[in-house]
Amino acid sequence: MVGRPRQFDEDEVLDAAMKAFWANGYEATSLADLVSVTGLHKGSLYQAFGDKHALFIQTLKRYLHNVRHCKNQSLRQADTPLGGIRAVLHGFIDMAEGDSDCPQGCMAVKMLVEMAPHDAEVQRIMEEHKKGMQATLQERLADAQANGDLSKEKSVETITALIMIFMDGLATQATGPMNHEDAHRLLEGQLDALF
Amino acid sequence: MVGRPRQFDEDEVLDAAMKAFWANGYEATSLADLVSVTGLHKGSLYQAFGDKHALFIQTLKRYLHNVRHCKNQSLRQADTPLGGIRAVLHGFIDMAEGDSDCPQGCMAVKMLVEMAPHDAEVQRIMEEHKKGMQATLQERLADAQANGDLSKEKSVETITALIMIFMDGLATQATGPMNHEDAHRLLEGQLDALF
DNA sequence: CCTATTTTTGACCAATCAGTAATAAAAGGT
DNA sequence: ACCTTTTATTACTGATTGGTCAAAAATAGG
Repeated sequence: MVGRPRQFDEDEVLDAAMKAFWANGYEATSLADLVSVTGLHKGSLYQAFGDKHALFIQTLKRYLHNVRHCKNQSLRQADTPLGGIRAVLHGFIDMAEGDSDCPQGCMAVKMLVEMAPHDAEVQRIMEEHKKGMQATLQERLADAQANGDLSKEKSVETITALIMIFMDGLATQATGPMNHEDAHRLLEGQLDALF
Repeated sequence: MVGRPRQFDEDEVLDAAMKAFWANGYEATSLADLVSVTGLHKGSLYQAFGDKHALFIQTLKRYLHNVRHCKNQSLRQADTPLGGIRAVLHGFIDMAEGDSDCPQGCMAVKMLVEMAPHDAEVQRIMEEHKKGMQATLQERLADAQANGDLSKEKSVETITALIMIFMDGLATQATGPMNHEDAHRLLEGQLDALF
């Protein structure tokens, strides 16, 4: 590679920008904010990532990739297919906490609400992500049916659709303060009824 | 009343501003947009409604009031308490349509996601609205128990919490395109299981 | 050591942002 | 008719917006 080397780590910068968009939304995050949280100068940001919207798209894809990776890990580490799905759902409740390096709530839901309605690219990305999650859920439910954990009478498509709605509901409520203990208990009861 | 009379209808102006915030979000709606959709001049807007944030709060309260009124009507017009709840839930699916004078999705959910996390007043208003809806649901469920339509074994609090999550999930998905027929059928099945 | 290539930096830009002040117009009360 | 009060309108702010450009700095290859 020829030329002056980068003085920053691309992933760290994307992480910082991601958290800013995640915490404050797209419109409410100014270039000045991005410059502040990344430590880069304006020109460097544009040279390396393109304009504000292009940078945002990269952070959104990064977030979705992280989520997919994290949720797949939950599914794999579980003892049973249904146990994996339970773990994934419970994870959505924990998003309400808001770590030091993890803003409160789900960035995907925030951007689905703020941007997807009037941004075709975001809409496409979110739709693709949704399709992927649905497919993964259906695979696991089919595994559970083969396994004997889930009755073959039940409709995999219906259960998947219900889980997706439940996930969106949990993620939406996780934007605000919530009683974790109650939520976990509630979820467990609902899953018992569902499977 | 002394002085020059207003040349505009306060409710019409609030409606126009509400739809703008509803469709585009708070940050993405500029004063120029508000001037455009209301037909008023900047100065008149400030004199009559205060600054952008104050105007927004008024439109949000107006929206919530409309929703409450509309949903209460659904509850009253239904033959049974549970029928009323069913009607209310089905109404959330219809929000995905996006009328000519009714932007797509639920303004309350949009603002809960965009503003509540960093706006104490919005947070308070949304919390109050949530409490009101919970109380109404619990009343109706208690009616259904007295009525014999709902087993007294069931926990009214649990069902209410589940319905609230389901409502948020439906409203979130209603920000984008969705298959109404499937959604209505899905909801009906879920409610059959719940009651 | 020199040149080509890339990144960094800071100055700069037009446009838009929310918000204000001053003036003009229109009514009611007397 | 006249004064007070309220609203309408215009012009104007300073600050911030996203975005650009050119020069400086730093490296690799020849």
